[in-house]
Amino acid sequence: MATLRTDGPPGRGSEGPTGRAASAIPEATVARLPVYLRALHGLVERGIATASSEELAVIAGVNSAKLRKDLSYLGSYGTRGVGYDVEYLIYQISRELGLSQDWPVAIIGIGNLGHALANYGGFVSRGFRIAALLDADPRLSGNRVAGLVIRHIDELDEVIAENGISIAVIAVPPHAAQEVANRLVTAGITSILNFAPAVVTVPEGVDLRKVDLSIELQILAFHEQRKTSGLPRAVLRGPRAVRPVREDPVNPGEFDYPSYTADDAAPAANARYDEVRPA
Amino acid sequence: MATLRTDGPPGRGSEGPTGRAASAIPEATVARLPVYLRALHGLVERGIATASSEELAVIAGVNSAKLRKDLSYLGSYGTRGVGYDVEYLIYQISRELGLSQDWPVAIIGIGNLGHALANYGGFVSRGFRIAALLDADPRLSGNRVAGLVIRHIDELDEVIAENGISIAVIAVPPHAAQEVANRLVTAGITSILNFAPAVVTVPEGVDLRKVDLSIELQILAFHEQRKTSGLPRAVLRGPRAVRPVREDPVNPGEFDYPSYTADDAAPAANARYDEVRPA
DNA sequence: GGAACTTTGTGCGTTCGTTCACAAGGTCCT
DNA sequence: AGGACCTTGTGAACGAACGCACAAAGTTCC
Repeated sequence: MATLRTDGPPGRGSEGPTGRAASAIPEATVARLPVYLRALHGLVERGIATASSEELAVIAGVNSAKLRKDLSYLGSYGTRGVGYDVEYLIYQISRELGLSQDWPVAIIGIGNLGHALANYGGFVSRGFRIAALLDADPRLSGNRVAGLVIRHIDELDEVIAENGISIAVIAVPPHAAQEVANRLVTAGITSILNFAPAVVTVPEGVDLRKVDLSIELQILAFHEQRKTSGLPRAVLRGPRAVRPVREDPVNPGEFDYPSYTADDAAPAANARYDEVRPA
Repeated sequence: MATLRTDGPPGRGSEGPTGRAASAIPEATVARLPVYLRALHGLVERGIATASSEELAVIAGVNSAKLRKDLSYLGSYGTRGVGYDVEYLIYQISRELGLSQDWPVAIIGIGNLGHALANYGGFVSRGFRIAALLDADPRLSGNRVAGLVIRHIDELDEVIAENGISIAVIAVPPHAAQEVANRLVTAGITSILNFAPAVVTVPEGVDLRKVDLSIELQILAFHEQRKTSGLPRAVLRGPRAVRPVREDPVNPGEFDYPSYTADDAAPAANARYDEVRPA
């Protein structure tokens, strides 16, 4: 197995064996195009036919120069002195993103989240269509959710092939995520959106993006902590674990803290550190 | 109103009125710390007490030098020649992320998604606790979900104050997201996780992160498109909208395309472009 | 105690991304 | 037709992030 990739395409990587230079649209730009698209759709709803980069930028919540540069990677679709034609720009961005075709998507794992995703009409916007639901629990097989029959995961290969699916969503418990990812790759899936709170790796050539609620929350908590307590941060409510920001590593003094175990970890023995690090 | 922020903290912004230089942990590092934390929890489960940066990096799916540099921002918690003590590192990262305290979280919008989130035990990992559920639909008020009573959105201020909540999750339909965000900010919320597929802006000082399924799918579609069709991309299945990558903007020739409207947009009149741009 | 070995922590060059600022190009009004 | 005005598209400066490569620091074994 070649180098593994984890995160969303990290700067396009080494672009794999197919040594395409690609048409050089930066990854950061690609990530913003859907946002512009949404802003543009909003303008359509309001019956606005033309918008300047400044107006669009405000709606999309970005810098106008950035927006112009982003759009310039697609071509020169604006009109100087006027701005961008909304419908035309929507078409161009959609085309660039590959939304001109209809992508069939499979959802693996029809638990709480998978169920919500399947029923969440809004998430499958123009360009996507839920084509299959799969689950490992045989009791679910045959049930209908969102108008689709749930199939057993063992039928994965047939389902993928039958529907020409290349994009799959993982919504299984964390411990099953890697296994499911492996099976998806074997079945020919080349793009995976992972909702399971687990680190999943895939072979090169397969794109993997993750949506992780607890990670997002933890990032928020980090900033929140800095806001509420000043620099010498202190614990507001919760266990006593007050320590200086960077205590002398040689002599940390006494402190105790709970053993932090994973979401689904077996309850680990509560550790106590009376030394910097256990000998 | 000051400058608006949209995305997750864009490089810490101008850091707001409280001109703290912060302890200079790069945003990119903060975003990875939760991943390391998860990797470490995995090691605890497997009873592994010590790990080198290389081992950790493989599990977390990152470069080992990057991991070491990330950890070095927190302090010198490794042992040369040995590696990192797993439990100790968990403690340090947790502390840095502010997970030593228990963050009460409110979920706004108990539809399909909100329901799933409330029941999704795994998402509220150590450090977080769902403290309140709110919805605008009065018929839901009083219902119990995940052991909590749903309250009406009009009670927001009291609920926030009662529970000392500073982090909220938006899981309402897109058209209501901005309104909800405004009310949250007014109620004193300073960190928001937005699940609604809508661009939301908040005043400076409030952190906003978004989790957007359709955006992630669209990014995947972009790469997928490049994989399947070579450089001169062609539409595989779907409407005929084949055009050269960058056609001469002066004379685009004839082409027609469907009018792409927003997920929840009113069906717009199908436009037809026989010119580069409608005069 | 000392030498061989392992792994951290980081200085530095490189790449990627953002923002400024302005010339080029186009519109609109007179 | 011509000039005032507006907005795009982009060169260039800046800044953040990445990853190599290595010295420093610790461990292990003899």
